[in-house]
Amino acid sequence: MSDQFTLEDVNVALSPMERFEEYLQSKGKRVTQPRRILVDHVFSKHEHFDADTLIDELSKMAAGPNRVSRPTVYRSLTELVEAGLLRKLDIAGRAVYEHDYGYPDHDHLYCTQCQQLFEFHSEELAKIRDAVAKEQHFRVTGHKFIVNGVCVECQHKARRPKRKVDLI
Amino acid sequence: MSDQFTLEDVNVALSPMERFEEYLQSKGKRVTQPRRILVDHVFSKHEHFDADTLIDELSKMAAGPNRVSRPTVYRSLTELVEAGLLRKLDIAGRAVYEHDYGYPDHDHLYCTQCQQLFEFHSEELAKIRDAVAKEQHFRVTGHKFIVNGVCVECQHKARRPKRKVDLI
DNA sequence: TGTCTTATTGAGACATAGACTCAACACAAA
DNA sequence: TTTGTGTTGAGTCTATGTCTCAATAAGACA
Ligand SMILES: [Mn+2]
Ligand SMILES: [Mn+2]
Ligand SMILES: [Zn+2]
Ligand SMILES: [Zn+2]
Repeated sequence: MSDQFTLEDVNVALSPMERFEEYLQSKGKRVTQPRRILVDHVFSKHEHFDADTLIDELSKMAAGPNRVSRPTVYRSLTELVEAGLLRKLDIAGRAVYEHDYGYPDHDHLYCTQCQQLFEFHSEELAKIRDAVAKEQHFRVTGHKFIVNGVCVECQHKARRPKRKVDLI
Repeated sequence: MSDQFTLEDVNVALSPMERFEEYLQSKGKRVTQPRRILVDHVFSKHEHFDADTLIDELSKMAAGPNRVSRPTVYRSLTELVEAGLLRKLDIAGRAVYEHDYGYPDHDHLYCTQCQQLFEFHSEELAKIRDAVAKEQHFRVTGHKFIVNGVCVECQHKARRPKRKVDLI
């Protein structure tokens, strides 16, 4: 190991699977086939997803013996959040997951028309959060911030001239 | 009507029930007994509550013919949010409601130990929100901001010296 | 490499919040 | 009053997630 890296750099350099194995071992848990399949799949692409979609994708990825069951998907998602690999959001009452490990801090704009999520980062937000918390002697562990509204694209759609059929 | 009040002042002076009647009429809906009972009850005290609690309270308030059914409670809560009388929060995946009409804007600190909500207001928060939205040409209709952590009281509880039984 | 302990798994039942269906009912306009 | 239609409550249904438990498979150790 070169001494030009700090311990933190090394930790970030771990793959999600390696990082998860570290977590599992620290908890006396086992590195199993279903957990490996699931983590590989989840970290094969960066996007927001829900449990149901993941269950579908995994079940059509491998039928029979190598498939990952519904309970295992739910159990693993919880573990991955605990391990700090995934972040769980609540969008309009639904649970949505996304990469946390190795992905920059951010919050979301949620378009209530097309249901798309748009990411942004604000240093000031955390400052306000911490200032308010300090005032109330509240120890912060995190936050959920979602801005609701209508995205550019959907605004343009709405502005289109109405067709005859719409005017009846 | 004295001319020292603006139209807005007059609107705010409407009782929640009056405001709701206005909304119902504007939508061609009817002012019914169940809706009246529910609104009266909800606005009899200011607190955060969920659908289930409301269903319980209403059912033990009046049994038999004057009781409000579960579907009607859910339907009315949705209407009251639409009418701008109530605000719906998502706390740890659960739907929580609170007064919006006539109550000052605020956001929440959520203690993950005792599940209590603490209110605060920040002008700057809205500014950041609007600045970010403007950058992405996003039309804001609202936001959800919840700061998670541990309240003062629960911090003190945790700091108590451990009892013998805890050290075994 | 085989043995053994124990965490994990998948099938399927269960739980919970909330939405839907529909016939009886009650507003409110005429 | 009468009448048209929005509303209601009982019951059913759906979505999302959890629990139970017998069979299985990690992985520690010999
Ligand atoms: Mn994101
Ligand atoms: Mn509040
Ligand atoms: Zn959109
Ligand atoms: Zn607390």
